[in-house]
Amino acid sequence: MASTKIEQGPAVQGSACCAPVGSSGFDETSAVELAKGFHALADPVRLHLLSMITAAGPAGACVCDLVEPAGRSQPTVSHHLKILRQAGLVTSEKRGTWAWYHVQPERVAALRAALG
Amino acid sequence: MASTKIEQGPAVQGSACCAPVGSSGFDETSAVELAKGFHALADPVRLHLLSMITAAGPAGACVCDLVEPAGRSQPTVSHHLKILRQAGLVTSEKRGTWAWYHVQPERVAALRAALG
DNA sequence: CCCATCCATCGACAGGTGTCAATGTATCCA
DNA sequence: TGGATACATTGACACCTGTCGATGGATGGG
Repeated sequence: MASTKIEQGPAVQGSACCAPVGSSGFDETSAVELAKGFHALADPVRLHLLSMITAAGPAGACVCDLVEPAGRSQPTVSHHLKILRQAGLVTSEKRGTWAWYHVQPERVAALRAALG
Repeated sequence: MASTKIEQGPAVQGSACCAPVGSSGFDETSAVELAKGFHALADPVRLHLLSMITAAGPAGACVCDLVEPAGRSQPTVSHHLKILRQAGLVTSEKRGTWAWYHVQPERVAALRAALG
């Protein structure tokens, strides 16, 4: 109700407020999806984890090598990895006793593209 | 303590776990800074607002034209704009009764670069 | 068969987040 | 001067989040 768009018509006179901003780029559902992705990146620990997993390349990174550099307890690291997994930014694979995490490059690229 | 890196040496035998992941790309303080930026993007309403402000170009967007498309109350929109402001993604300028918001492209580019 | 290791999940807790109604502040117009 | 408009701030509330210790399930070694 705030703007005078409908009642008075759009900005023609000098002191009017409104430029025809319109509905912008993307729809609501994709905004929610993007927000989930950015939310996964909205934590320094997760950024650090993702960086290490990315640096490990196609071979992937073992959780046992991520806990100590992350500077958090093992359950906390596991929690953050779960969030990265649910956001689709990484995938996990169990090999023997160990869990290996791989980055999902196209998902990261999708987020990067949303900022371009 | 988790990995067997020190006690047994790195992965030479087949069943060993550890690849030399190392300390990854960026330091702790920049990770915190990046996380703040991504946090500002981690909400559909804020993504929508940023998209509209970006679409408005150098002229900027008036708050009165953002409230109704955002689908939230005026105080809520003001709250989200404050978060975008504090993250440095937008700047605000008061012109008469109205407040105009402008996007800060280099800040957005910095976040995009962190995903490359 | 037992024990150690790796990892995920659970339970709990302090602090943060999104939302709105109500209020405050500044500006403009008549 | 008085009223209307545009935004920001406050207060309140339900919900989510990051963190850890404790526990559980699966795997592998001796």
